[in-house]
Amino acid sequence: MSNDGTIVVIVEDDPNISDLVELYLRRDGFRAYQAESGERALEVIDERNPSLILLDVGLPGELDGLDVCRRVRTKSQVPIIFMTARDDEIDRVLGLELGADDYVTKPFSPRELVARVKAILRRVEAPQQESSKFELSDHVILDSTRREVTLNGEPVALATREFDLLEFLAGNRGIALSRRQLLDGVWGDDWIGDDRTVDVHVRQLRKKLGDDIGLATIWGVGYRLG
Amino acid sequence: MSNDGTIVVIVEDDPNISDLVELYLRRDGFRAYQAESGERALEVIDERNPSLILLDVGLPGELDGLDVCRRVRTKSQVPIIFMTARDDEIDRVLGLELGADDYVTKPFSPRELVARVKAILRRVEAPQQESSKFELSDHVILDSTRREVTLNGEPVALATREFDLLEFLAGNRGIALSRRQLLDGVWGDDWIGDDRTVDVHVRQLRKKLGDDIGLATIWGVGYRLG
DNA sequence: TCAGGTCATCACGGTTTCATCACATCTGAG
DNA sequence: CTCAGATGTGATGAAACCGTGATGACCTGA
Repeated sequence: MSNDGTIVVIVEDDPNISDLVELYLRRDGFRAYQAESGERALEVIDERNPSLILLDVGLPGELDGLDVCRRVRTKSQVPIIFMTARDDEIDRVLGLELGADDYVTKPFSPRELVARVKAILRRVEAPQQESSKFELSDHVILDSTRREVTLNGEPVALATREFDLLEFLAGNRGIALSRRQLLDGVWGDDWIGDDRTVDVHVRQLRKKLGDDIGLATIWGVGYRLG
Repeated sequence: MSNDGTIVVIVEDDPNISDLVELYLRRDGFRAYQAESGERALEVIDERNPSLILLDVGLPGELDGLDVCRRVRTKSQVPIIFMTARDDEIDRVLGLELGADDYVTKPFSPRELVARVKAILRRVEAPQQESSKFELSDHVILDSTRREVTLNGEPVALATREFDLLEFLAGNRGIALSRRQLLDGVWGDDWIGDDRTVDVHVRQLRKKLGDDIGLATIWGVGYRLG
């Protein structure tokens, strides 16, 4: 399995622990980022849009781990693994019912933690992309809830159809879609019209966002993103 | 969440433990079945076709938990949660790499176990997209959904007919197909044309992908992949 | 009403595909 | 070994397909 580029955020106030965990994650090809407090965690998570979060329950300050979990859960279904020092069961089950996907109790071994991370990600890898943000390339980010596409951080003016088309493609990333499928998904099943219409909008997207978004033409079939 | 009818098999030789777990699972609406040995486990799993398996590592008899896991994995991707008494880490990681999805260490609380079961099932419920990948050789992989063939990781530019032909052959791997069968499957039953057309496309495939994909000529008949 | 933007459609031209042909090479039965 | 039939291979012209600029209908807000 290749973890290259998979982003993990570590929320932990003890730098000894977080540094160690980061080291092991990076050794396995993950991109890991630290946050030392609950407040900082929310910022980093928003910024990095990680595929998984490692979350210390006993954070100092206003927001503890459970608070962070709740806040994150309002916006996304990203997997969360709790790290806890207190061994009582209430915390564990509570954590799980809160939407945590696993937990480890301190002291834990970094190797075990990494194994857990992989196990969870293996499950999640299904196209469950619930997060509203899609990284289409290094430069292009699509935000469904904001209904905005940014190129190098700058918002790009996309027409309604253009955005809908890109969003649909992003939601089916890696899947070759026929013009008919795209029309059904974006224009609606009952749409009657020329298949070639898709082409024109694809062209606009490529023109506005550049060719590096990876919107490939599948000859004789349709298009595929990613 | 409704667990009604979700089937769980408990593989555990200690009836005290398995009865307790079964009780808690049934309280939560699961349908739970027990197996007291590795041999029996395989029978019950085959019979009940569970959505999840709870598996004791330290089973007595010929087949221990790890053996059962391996055997099950040859046939299905059903989630497995290991129950283990030995607390050493090796077992844990080993278990995870074997394809286990989680584990608990004895003694565990039934409530915790049920919470884990739910957490795993929540993950699995996601509409698991079929991988649709064919490994044609060590170097060549065909991905149907992406409609892409990679040679040593690099995508190969295949024309529509070439891809369709290869996909059809891959879907009938190990079967010698006549030119007529290939034309019916790829070009369509109603296609009228020269049988030799197949030859030219086979040639293109061999040219682009190398001879090691194992696309054999069956003299006087047609072709066979693998 | 008008200006500006959106959007489906059209037509043209370049590119890719692909069935077929002709010839070379191979296979295996006798 | 010979030879007839089967398969491999390069070339080719036509058809299919896609990218692109233009056009006019339509909508919206000033």
